[in-house]
Amino acid sequence: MKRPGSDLPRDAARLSQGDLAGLIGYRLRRAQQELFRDFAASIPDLSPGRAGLLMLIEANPGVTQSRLAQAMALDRSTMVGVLDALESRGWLERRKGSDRRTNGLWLTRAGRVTLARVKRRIADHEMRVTARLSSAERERLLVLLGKLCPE
Amino acid sequence: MKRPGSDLPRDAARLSQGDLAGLIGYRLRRAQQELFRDFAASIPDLSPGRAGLLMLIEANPGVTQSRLAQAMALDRSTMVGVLDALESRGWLERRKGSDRRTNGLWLTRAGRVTLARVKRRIADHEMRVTARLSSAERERLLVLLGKLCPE
DNA sequence: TATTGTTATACTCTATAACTATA
DNA sequence: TATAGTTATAGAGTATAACAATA
Repeated sequence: MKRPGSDLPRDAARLSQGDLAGLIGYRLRRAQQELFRDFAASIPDLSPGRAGLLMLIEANPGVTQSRLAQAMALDRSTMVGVLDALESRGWLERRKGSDRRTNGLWLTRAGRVTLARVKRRIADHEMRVTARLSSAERERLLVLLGKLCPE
Repeated sequence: MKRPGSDLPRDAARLSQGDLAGLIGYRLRRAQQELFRDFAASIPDLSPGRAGLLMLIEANPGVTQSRLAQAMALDRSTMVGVLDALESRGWLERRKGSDRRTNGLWLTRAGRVTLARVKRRIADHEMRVTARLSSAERERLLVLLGKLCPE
């Protein structure tokens, strides 16, 4: 994705932020917007959410769709299409569980290979977007964000 | 918006987070997801982005659409529909500028009244979602997020 | 009865490309 | 030529409601 507004003149005076600057919600949204753009530009294979899903399946082989949905705070109907896409790319497979209502999820060999590569790129991406933070600040930010959204 | 997965059993063991827990990008996305849900539930009139737009116009009366788009890191074509919606609700008006290519944006009386109410609700929302943070931590988080996404 | 996965459907937010009026 | 606003179109990500199979 191109950076929006990159075709606009850059000389205009800065807008006043008004009451916006002091809002955590605003800063959070803008920061996430920035990170998302950098992620998309450097890891075109996969969105942040999809990559997270693969990591979660890797860490919890055999997890069911509903449990995964719950862990990612998504509806289980949303999960179906997402998993369809990852499965059709050959990165994961569904296997019927002993409770025959459920599907267990496993990464395929190709999925593990792809994920390993993606993880290296994510590490680069993280370093790039947090370049203005010291490593102590980075740690601190992680803790504060964790407090904002427990679990 | 309902909290997704709220109809799922809550007793299952917690999933391992794997490598996810250490990623700023992941924490940021999840935190923003949480905040967005609380915002939507407590301020149904307006999305966070729309509310931010009104605040920016309030702080910069007469701003043009393109400058506003640039300040919010949105494409100017995206701005058109958003402003159409806010204008049709009677909260802002476009006035032709002296450069007749441009529209200047102003809040209407109704827009100012609505925004004042919305701002009070946003203040409540911010307090609620940052309830687990001390005021020093809240300040610190604001600074760190600002470093992540300068301007 | 309750849960899992699924389908059909719709909504929000956003972008790209091409157009027009103006500068 | 370049910029501002606009339109048509498309894509990603998400939700709700209803359904069949299974527990």
